[in-house]
Amino acid sequence: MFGLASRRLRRTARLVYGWQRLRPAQLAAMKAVLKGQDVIAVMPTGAGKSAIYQVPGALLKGPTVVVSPLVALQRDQVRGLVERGGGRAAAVNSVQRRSDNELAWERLSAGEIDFVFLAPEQLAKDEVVEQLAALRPALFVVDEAHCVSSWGHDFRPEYLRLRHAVERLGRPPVLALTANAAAPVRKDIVERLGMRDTKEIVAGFDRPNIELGVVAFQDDADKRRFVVERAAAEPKPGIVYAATRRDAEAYAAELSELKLAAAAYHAGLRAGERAEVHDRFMAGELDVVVATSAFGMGIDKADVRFVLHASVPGSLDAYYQEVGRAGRDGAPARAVLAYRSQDLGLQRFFAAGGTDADTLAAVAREIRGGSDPVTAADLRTRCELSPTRLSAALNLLEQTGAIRTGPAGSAWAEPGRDEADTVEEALRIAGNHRLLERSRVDMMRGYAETTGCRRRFLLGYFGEEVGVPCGACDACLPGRRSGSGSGTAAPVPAPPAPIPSARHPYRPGVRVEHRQWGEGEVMSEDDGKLTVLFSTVGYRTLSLSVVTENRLLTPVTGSAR
DNA sequence: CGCAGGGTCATTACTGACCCTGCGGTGCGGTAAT
Repeated sequence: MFGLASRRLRRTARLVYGWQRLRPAQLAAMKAVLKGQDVIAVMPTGAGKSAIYQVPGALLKGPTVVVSPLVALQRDQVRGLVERGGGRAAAVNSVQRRSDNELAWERLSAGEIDFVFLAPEQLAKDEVVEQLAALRPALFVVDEAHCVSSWGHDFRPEYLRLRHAVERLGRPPVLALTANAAAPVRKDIVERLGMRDTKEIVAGFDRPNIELGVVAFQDDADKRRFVVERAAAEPKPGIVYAATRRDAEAYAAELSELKLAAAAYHAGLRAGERAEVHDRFMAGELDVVVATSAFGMGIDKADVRFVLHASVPGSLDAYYQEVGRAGRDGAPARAVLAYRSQDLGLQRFFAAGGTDADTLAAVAREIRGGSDPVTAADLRTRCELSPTRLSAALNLLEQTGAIRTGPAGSAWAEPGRDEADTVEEALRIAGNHRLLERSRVDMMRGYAETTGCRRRFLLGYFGEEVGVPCGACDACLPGRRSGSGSGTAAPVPAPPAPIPSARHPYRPGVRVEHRQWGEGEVMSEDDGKLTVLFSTVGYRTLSLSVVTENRLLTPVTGSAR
């Protein structure tokens, strides 16, 4: 038995794509896919994630459906397959010409296409799912699967409805791919996609050539000055991440005044401007792009020398994803976070989700009002909500099971359910989600404020242990922990006396129980502080000495990873 | 949650101090107006 599947996969990789070697993690994931297992694979960019579906997809009978979040990304993915895999790929979306979509369907029916790329919104349409179902897809891939968790809950709710599409397609094996997902995100992805007996493959997260550092500030003006000076001083090219469109514009203008080739990038720009900035950056014509989180997915530029955060992002998942765009060529690169604790406020606001009791009650009432389904447009005008806020509210109500949604965002109520109960249940779901999001912001704060090794903290968050000193962060390199250079660095509290790790049982991966918060898993130990991920309340950081003295955590036996 | 911008007030001549309000990120798809 051993080796037959591996030989077929290697042979296909060589003959179809010209790849001479497959990495062990790639091969393990491919074999599971070929066997029909559900798989979630978490690997850094550049480790060959796409190959995991491309190779088995060429062997399986029936097309592979690939859910891809951005139309621009779909275009690149199709082009890549056409160049290497012989043209057996196409996309279906609203941007390309209708005739191109029709041609894609024809070629799919004729068996000329192995891979079809779609956004989740396409799979919310009945006719699309029906056409796909008739083709009996052999594999269902969700690329950039962290989007399920980060966007599905409010911004792009169709991500949470993909599981229905999977069912209607005859439940082909599901493969979720991402470069970036800590434990709760992986769990969310598996649950939301309805994956079963899922094989989890997590390859190494560490990017040792990226030096990690944080510079803390009290004063906003000091921080801004530092960001500009640092962006100007670092080797080019680089990316500066700002929290708002306005800041992105302001920093780009300041850098341009210093005669740097700098440009802003955010979703408020016209499509043409965005494409131009993107292309100029890729072509090496720009020193610095100052961007919001809109810039990144699908950007695979090898020689980015620095990523500088002018403001903290909302989670370490997001932070590491953005940082990971530096140094893909393996040469030294730098990740610097300009940190002000006040900046966390904006991220807390985003984490809150903005769905309050009044909004939920208003939407629920409007849906109850008519016996026929209500359209999204009607709901929006009657409740005076933006499309994003309406879909967030609808998503929560739908999760209670008392409200259903259908094609084009129409909604109706299940009979016999109490409206007040429905709203209350939706609020409970929102509350749990908010708690988890808040705890992720807290973890970001933990990283920014730790006095220990940054790399150890960061990788511990993703469930990976690192030897200390790592040799490439501001805690492990002498003279790197610099403050702001103008005497305004935030005071750092003295760490408690460390307890030798041999003297306590709370190693990363150990499952523990807390009287109030229930079961959890130790994620990392840093600076005399334990970080535990509880399934009910999210991340919590506890003092190791307090934990040992008061016996706050009971190890659950026989549970080490 | 924190910040910016606009208004008001008190006090005393130009300027703070204060409060209130609004705003902040990510993209698909289809429709309406040129």
